[in-house]
Amino acid sequence: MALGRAEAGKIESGVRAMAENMADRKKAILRAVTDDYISTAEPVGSRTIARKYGLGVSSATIRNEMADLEEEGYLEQPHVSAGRIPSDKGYRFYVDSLMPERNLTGLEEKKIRAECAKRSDEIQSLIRATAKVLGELSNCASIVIGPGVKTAEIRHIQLVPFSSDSILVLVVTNAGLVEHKILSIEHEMNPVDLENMSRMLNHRLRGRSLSQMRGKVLRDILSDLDAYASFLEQMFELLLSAIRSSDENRVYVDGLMKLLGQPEFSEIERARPILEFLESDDLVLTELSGSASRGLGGAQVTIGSENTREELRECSVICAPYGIRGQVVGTIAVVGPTRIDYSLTIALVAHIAESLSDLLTRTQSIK
Amino acid sequence: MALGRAEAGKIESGVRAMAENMADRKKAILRAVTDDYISTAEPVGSRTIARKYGLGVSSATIRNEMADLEEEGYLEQPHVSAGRIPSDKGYRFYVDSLMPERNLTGLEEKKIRAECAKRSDEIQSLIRATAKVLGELSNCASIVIGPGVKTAEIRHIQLVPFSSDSILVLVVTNAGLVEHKILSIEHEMNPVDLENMSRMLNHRLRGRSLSQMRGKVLRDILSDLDAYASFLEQMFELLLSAIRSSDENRVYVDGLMKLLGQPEFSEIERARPILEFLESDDLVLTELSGSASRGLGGAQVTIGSENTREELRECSVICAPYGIRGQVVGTIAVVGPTRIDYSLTIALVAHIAESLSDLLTRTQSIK
DNA sequence: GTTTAGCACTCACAGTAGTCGAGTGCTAAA
DNA sequence: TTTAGCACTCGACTACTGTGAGTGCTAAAC
Repeated sequence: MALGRAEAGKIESGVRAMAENMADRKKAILRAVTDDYISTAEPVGSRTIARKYGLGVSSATIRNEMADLEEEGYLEQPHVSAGRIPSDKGYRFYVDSLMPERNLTGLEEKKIRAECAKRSDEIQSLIRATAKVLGELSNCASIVIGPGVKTAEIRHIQLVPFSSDSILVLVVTNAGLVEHKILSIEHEMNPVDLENMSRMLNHRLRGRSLSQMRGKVLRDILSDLDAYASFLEQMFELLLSAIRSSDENRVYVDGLMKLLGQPEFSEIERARPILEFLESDDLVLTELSGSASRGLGGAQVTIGSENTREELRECSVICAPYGIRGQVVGTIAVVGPTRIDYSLTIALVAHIAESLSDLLTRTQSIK
Repeated sequence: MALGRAEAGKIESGVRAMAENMADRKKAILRAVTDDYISTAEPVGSRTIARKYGLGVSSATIRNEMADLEEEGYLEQPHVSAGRIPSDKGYRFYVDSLMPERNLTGLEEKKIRAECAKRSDEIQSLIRATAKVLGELSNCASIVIGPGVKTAEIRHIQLVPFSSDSILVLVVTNAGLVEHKILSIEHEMNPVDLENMSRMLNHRLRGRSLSQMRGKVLRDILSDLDAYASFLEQMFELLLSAIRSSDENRVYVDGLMKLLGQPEFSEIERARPILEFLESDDLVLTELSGSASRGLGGAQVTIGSENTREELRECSVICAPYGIRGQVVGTIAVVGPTRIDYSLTIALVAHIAESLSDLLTRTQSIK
């Protein structure tokens, strides 16, 4: 199971126990090993620890402690004459208890603001820009899942004349998402009729979600506008099918190159399954959709084997939902090697999710 | 310079001369070498040619011919004891004169139709689906540049009430592209006013391009609607700036994984510059924008060193513009190793460009 | 004048052996 | 409990060698 930093307070008692009865020196060593491995990507030996992280004990002592840590499952050895690297369990403990608090530098915050602010007027651009800046700052692959239209409330619906045998149906959701769809019609409709219908539909549908748009509500509308019944039926049909497929267009991935720059993925065969996963929008969508249920605030970390998907067993995923006025509408995530800089990335993801929420709430809210 | 197959008729006289005075057997050998290398990615030796492609002569003869071809610059040798591979010049000659005619199989055509047809109601989806199917069938990276909004004609413009201090401006272009932008306003505007303004704007702007939307036309509108002058000025300002930035969102890339699967890019360091290029939307856009000027019909091939961009010197690019009612609105392209299957890819690109044009013209045209 | 057989030569590639050094575990002394 | 010392392990690197695909050249055959 994935435990987020935000949930450190309600950490499982098992984990807490581990944290408490581990000697401070052991913790320091585990922290040192993890920090070092995160920054160098090389297995770290006892002498390195003794020299670089002045713990006041000799390498032999550290060696003994490391042997213990390995036995307890926090460290592992790629081969017998190499240094140690953290295991997934080791990373988990590091994330939950050892990791240094990290705040974004002014430069980083500035970059985020700059990139996002200038695009905040159009939601697609904003989402794209977010993915880009997240990839750049994390040095890993980044994912942003845009607001979906299915569960969102309808804020506005409008029928626009398009050509003699088609009209454009425009739906604006409360997340500021604008979806549109072109609809063929059998006989021309005059603009005034369309206008009237728009008004009517607005009246009936505002505040409802698109997926609620069936059953009684729909029948009511049909009976109200029965002159157009057959047209409306067709419209709803098409609209619903469009919505079903529009989910695939919600996923934005960036920073694939950054991922390939990580030494663990320098052989392409290691990287391939992950990239394949990231290229498949619907897999990404289903994998991350779980995180939305945790509610806003704080990033969630899934380390290596904690991932259910086979392809991600060598990766860590750090994700956080974002929302509008407290309601979750999407997720942002970073995918990197398990050696990812947790401290930085968590701060980054949490901050960007938050500022995205702010931005959306500020610019998209109905007054 | 890149010469397309469609232009085979008006091929440069220099090239034509080459084609004519090259002995048939030499051509056959060059063709065999190229075909073989395209399918195996291994340098091909004289014995292989003699055995696999029954030319009725011994390997020694072929060896002599190959030495000539190398001297003339059509073949090259990775090292002295390896077989030959085609040079860029060799590929060029192959593409212009030797390549077998290739038609898509029923299966391929079916796949294209299936993938495109089910998305044809919404232009963004259609573009995405096109990029995907192109990547899949070509086994290379694919690029689709969507219709831009800058030069397109306005078909419809509509102001939609959005919130108390903002409205939504909706612009539909003749390419079926729907752009929208949310605009803050100072004081609330009543729906009837908006409707009137929409009508007015439509009347004035329909048929013009957005980039024409300045100067006299604009002044005329302002004087007609001078009660809203300050609002309109602000609106045009924002609209134009939005348009400027929306070009970046036109580029869709897919099939990166396929590219990495090609043996020439199995070392990541070879692939990196190309992937970096493909990740940068604006570079891709400027690089491919030239091809739009060649008019519809037929794919254009740029081989290795013919590419101006350094990153693409190891690649071939096959691209074709697509359009609506004969007018170019975008480009599709495939990027692969110079060893790319020209015959297949050219057929593929040409066919998809054509069917995209058809689809757009059919579904998006004003009657 | 072509074409072909024969042969010496080249060179990438794979496999083997040897060396180096980082890092360990264990033992015994402090 | 900590530390110094030491033997040991094993991946990484280097050097060397054999193999084989493929060439170029020459001389004979057509």
